[in-house]
Amino acid sequence: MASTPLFRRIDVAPAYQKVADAIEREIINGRIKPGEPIGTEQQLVEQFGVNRSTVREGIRVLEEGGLIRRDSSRRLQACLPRYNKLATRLSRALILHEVTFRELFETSMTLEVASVEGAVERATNENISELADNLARSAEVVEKPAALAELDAEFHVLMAKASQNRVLQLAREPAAQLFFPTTEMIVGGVAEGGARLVEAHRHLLDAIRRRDKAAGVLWTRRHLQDWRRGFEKIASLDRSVEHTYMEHAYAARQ
Amino acid sequence: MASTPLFRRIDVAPAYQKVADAIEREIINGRIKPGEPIGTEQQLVEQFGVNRSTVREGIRVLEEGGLIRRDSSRRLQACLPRYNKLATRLSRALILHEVTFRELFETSMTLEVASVEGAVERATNENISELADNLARSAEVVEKPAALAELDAEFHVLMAKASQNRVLQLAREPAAQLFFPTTEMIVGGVAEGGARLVEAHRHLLDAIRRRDKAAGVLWTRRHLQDWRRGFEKIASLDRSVEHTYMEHAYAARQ
DNA sequence: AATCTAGCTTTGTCGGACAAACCGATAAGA
DNA sequence: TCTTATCGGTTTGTCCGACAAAGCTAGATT
Repeated sequence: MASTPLFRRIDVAPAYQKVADAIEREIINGRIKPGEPIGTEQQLVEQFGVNRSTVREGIRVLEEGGLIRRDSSRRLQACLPRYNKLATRLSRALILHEVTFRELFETSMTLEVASVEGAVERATNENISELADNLARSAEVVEKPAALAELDAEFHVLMAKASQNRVLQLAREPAAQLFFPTTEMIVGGVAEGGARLVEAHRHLLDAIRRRDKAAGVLWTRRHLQDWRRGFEKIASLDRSVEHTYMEHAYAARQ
Repeated sequence: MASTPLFRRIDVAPAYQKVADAIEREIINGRIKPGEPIGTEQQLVEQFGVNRSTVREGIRVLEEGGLIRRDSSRRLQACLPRYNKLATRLSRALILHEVTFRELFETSMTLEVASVEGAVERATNENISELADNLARSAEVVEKPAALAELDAEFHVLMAKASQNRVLQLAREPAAQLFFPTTEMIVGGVAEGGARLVEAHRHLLDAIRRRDKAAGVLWTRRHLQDWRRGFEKIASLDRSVEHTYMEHAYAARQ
């Protein structure tokens, strides 16, 4: 057993980290609200009593974490971390861990089903009209794999949004970012692929309109199974989401 | 339609960002493998032809992103981003977006069910013995809410691990980090709360052993419904995961 | 051979400097 | 009068040089 400690553990965190932590605390605690300015670098230098280089290193940490950003004039302000940016990091992590498409597929199935269930229960009229708008645009590009794939990804984002569950929105994002870019390859490689995709979306939207959960789940399953069948024609589910594919998705995002 | 551009979009990214991007590319592409050294700051200064301050800012970006870390002697090396670290960031984002416990509960229900289904299908003997070990330790501290809550969180992490699905492991982590800290409050506030929790874990482990998916799902549902009932005794599901709670969870993690 | 010590390296921090971009306000032009 | 040009004053991005502390290395000592 440890004897009662005589001294507190002394803090050896480097200064830039302390700067970052201090600012982070203020934002997390709500003392600095999203959108409010943090102050100039010079002001931070004076407040913390450290060098500007040190302040700048701390700022980089927070900037990368999405807690602060620079507005149009490059001044610092607090902000709400965007799911999307963080999800990109996570997707990258998944790549490096060499996850397989099977893992991606299984998890996406779970999350998309949950997503549609939520949407059926709680979609607002605005959500529905966004989905309808997406569907209309999809129907127009049914023969263009690249455009259709992009709209497909958007459709599923909109459905997650319609679920009114932000935790779910966040949870599905990393997998979706890796999952949906393959849609283009699949739609392009399967006869009637585009038509089947739009058809599935149409039934999904219909299910949401009619508040028919069973139909929503059914068509989500079919939709993803279609993806899976298409995918297995061009690659193995058990291959890892490779670096090569990563480069592809990566270049497209830039 | 846009006319064919005469000039390429000129690159205005600041130097530290380019440094970060360049190193990131090497890691993502696998030219630098996790564990391999990046080189000293001085070497990077020479290679990139920029000042050390600039290099250091770039390094901070990557460090925060989890792509590089400093080993025991503070030398830079590439590394696999830890889910846990990234998930912490996501949890923080969820807090700032003021998500409610209802959203957290709903999503966790989905993910934990998926998790147990995977575990029933694919748990290895090692997974099972880890779970058994956790269960044994839990039984010993059934009357100590803090210790039991920690073991509960670990149990669910182990179950996700047993699912052999790393995407799922990652997806459930952010919600779990916010969800499970409340267990302590709940177990402490409900008579027989600890006993019910251990009982549920026992049935879950048993279901995994017998490869009985229905039982696994059933007991996961019961387990989480227990949490929900306990939670509703002390707070409303529709209140946001507040800053005050955040501070609590935050302080405990440090 | 094991240990100690001195020197070299590397990181974390500091101070100061300067060009470029940005802001605000004033002056010049239609 | 409304727009445009100009001109300081700020602020950021980058650079240079410096130094203490901690780690590493290799020779010196026991």
